[in-house]
Amino acid sequence: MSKKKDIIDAAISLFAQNGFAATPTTAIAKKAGVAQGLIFHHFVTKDGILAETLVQLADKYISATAKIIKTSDNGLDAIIKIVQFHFMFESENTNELMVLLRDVPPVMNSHTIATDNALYICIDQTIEQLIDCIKMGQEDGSIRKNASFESAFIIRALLNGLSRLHFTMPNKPHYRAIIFETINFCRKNLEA
Amino acid sequence: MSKKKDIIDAAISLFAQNGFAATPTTAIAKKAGVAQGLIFHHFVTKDGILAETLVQLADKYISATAKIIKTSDNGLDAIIKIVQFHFMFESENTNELMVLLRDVPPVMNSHTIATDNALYICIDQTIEQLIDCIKMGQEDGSIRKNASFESAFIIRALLNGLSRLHFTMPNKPHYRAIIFETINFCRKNLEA
Amino acid sequence: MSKKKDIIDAAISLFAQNGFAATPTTAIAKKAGVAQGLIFHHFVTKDGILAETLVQLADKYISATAKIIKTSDNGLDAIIKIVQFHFMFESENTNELMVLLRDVPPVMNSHTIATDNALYICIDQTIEQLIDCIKMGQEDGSIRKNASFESAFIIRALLNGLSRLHFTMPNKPHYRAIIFETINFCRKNLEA
Amino acid sequence: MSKKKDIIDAAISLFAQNGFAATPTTAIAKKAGVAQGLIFHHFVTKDGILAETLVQLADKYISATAKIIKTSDNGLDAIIKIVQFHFMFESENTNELMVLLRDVPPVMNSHTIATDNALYICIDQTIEQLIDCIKMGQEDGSIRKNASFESAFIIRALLNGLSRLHFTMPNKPHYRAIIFETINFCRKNLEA
DNA sequence: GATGAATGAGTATTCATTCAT
DNA sequence: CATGAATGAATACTCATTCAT
Repeated sequence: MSKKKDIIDAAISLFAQNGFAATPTTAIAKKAGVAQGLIFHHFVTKDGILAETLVQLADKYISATAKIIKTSDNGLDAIIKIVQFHFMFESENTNELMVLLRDVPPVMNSHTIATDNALYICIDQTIEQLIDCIKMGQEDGSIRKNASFESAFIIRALLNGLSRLHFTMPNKPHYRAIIFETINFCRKNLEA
Repeated sequence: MSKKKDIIDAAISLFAQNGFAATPTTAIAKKAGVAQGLIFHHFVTKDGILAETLVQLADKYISATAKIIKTSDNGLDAIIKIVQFHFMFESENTNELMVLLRDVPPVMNSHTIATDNALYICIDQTIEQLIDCIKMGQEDGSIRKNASFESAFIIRALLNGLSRLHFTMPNKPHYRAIIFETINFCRKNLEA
Repeated sequence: MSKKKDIIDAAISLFAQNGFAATPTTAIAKKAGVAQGLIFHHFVTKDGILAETLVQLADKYISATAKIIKTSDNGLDAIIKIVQFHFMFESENTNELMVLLRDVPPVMNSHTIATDNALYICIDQTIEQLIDCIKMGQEDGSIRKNASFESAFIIRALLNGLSRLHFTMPNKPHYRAIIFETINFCRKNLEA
Repeated sequence: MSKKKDIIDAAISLFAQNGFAATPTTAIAKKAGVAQGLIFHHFVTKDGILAETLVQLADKYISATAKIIKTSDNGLDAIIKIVQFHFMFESENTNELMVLLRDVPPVMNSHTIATDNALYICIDQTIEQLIDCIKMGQEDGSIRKNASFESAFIIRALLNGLSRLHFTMPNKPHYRAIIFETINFCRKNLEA
């Protein structure tokens, strides 16, 4: 199990640095200190490495946010905590998330059905979760009645877009201020 | 000039469908109905096709938004018009924008200096433009005084994120409603 | 001993279907329901599986024809019984014979000395046996005096060629009629 | 066109020596004095080399035998001339025929549909031609009335089997005598 | 401008075989 | 006897790029 882990670690780090397409499996094997053949013994294809890692990553994200929702005081509180969690998750899984947002293409095509499907379902789920939060908030009075479910889509797009832009210009913005503003942004738009 | 145009059209359409890395120049030549060699006669490298198209695209975007800013009544008005323009631009340049948001990697690395630099400067510029709008708005009273410049970063991230998510799930959301909500979103956060 | 048998059965069936070269040992192990390593524990090399099976097969064939010769009334009778036996053998060992006729290359080369030598000796022996029959027949008066020993070569070629063609077009010819004709063919050419 | 020819020549000679599976495309390129990529530029796959060569070979064979049939005095004469032609063809196309009889597997499988189909149709055609000859001979009185069409299948099997056995033991038999005997063989079985 | 043959480095993947357990 | 992780050499095929015509 240890060598399989080594391969994943090496792969993610290289994918994050150079991109999936520009990372040969030889480089992964070398960095992981294993024979190239072992990669295919464990993952069958190069895509397989991505698949396994990213699906795990997505599961981690979703189960965490699901937990947040359960333990939050009300709908608005849940959304704000999810936003905060997103930034924490980004800082703790920078490489993995960079790979996810860069290398999983935004349009599904034939080759990559298995992996992508799993991931797209995850994205769907994160949106569904936000919709649930809005419903909750409208029932418990923390979110205003006329807040639309499209807000869920908007918040998801905002979080993804921010992470992507952050990778693009890592040292540009005062990221702490941005986190703060993002929360304000959500609150102003949803608060009852 | 006609054949060069054919190449660009074929390339963009294939890049949008399958991604830049997964599109061989043979496929482009075939779809464009020209010999493979002609591509390199016109663009020198494969990257050259991307570069030429996307830099043009970015220029078109920025000069349009610059014009909007000049002709707007006030800062808030400018921002809202820019947002509206973004969605119109997206629908009129779907393929090109898909390529831009998918294939221009969010982190610069050695290979892609020339192209990317130009494009990153563009992204910077769009953010600068939004910052200018906020300043304007604060002076002309349309935007509240304590609105931070980070809002510019947030709006940019939101627009990019929305377009990317839209490509991912093209038939999912009521996109008209989302456009409407997005404008509200901006207005609520900036309005004086 | 049971697992070794499972491996041989799986291998022969796969070799017959897809050819020796196109059958990986992983596939054999999977079909046999054993670990890949066990194959090499029992047979040392992949060739070893072929060798063991086919040498057994050839021995079975030759000892059977040798017995036929001993118990036949005369030389011509022996040849006709050998021909009949060949077709019976073919129907009872279809897969094995298909492998023999497909995958044992008709020209010896360095790699395959051990296996092939054994098999080529077998082919030689079957020809020698037919020559013996012709000699016998000429002595006992069942075969005409001027029948040449080349007939032995021809009969061997015919039997091999028929089996190979039969595999190629399994449902094409009225094979019963062909068996009948083949016997006639031999009889007409040898009969005193 | 010259380099394409070089590739075919190199390939056939290596296939004949070592077999299709044991001949890497690098070796072909080296022997042909071209870049490896050129092979795939011209033939798309390694199989493609076989396909193109062997289909040409089969066409050559069939059109020659078709011509023989047209210009023969009668049915029996045609068959005997076809048999003679086969041996001449074998000696002039030893390498190619060795590849055909060794490397085109006797059972069709999924991978090789295109090539094989074309070749199996050719084998069919050679049998059909022999059947036509038998019909002709029965009409013109050169072949006996009760000669069955299965004889065509038998003659085809015999010729293929002889060539294959000849490759296996090239210096063994007195091949001239065998040719002579084979013709006798056919004559005795068909003659009116 | 236009063609397409030719190049050659790069790369995912296969697979027989070994070996520690 | 039995497993399956691990190896590493081999190999078909891809593809951007060059260049003679």
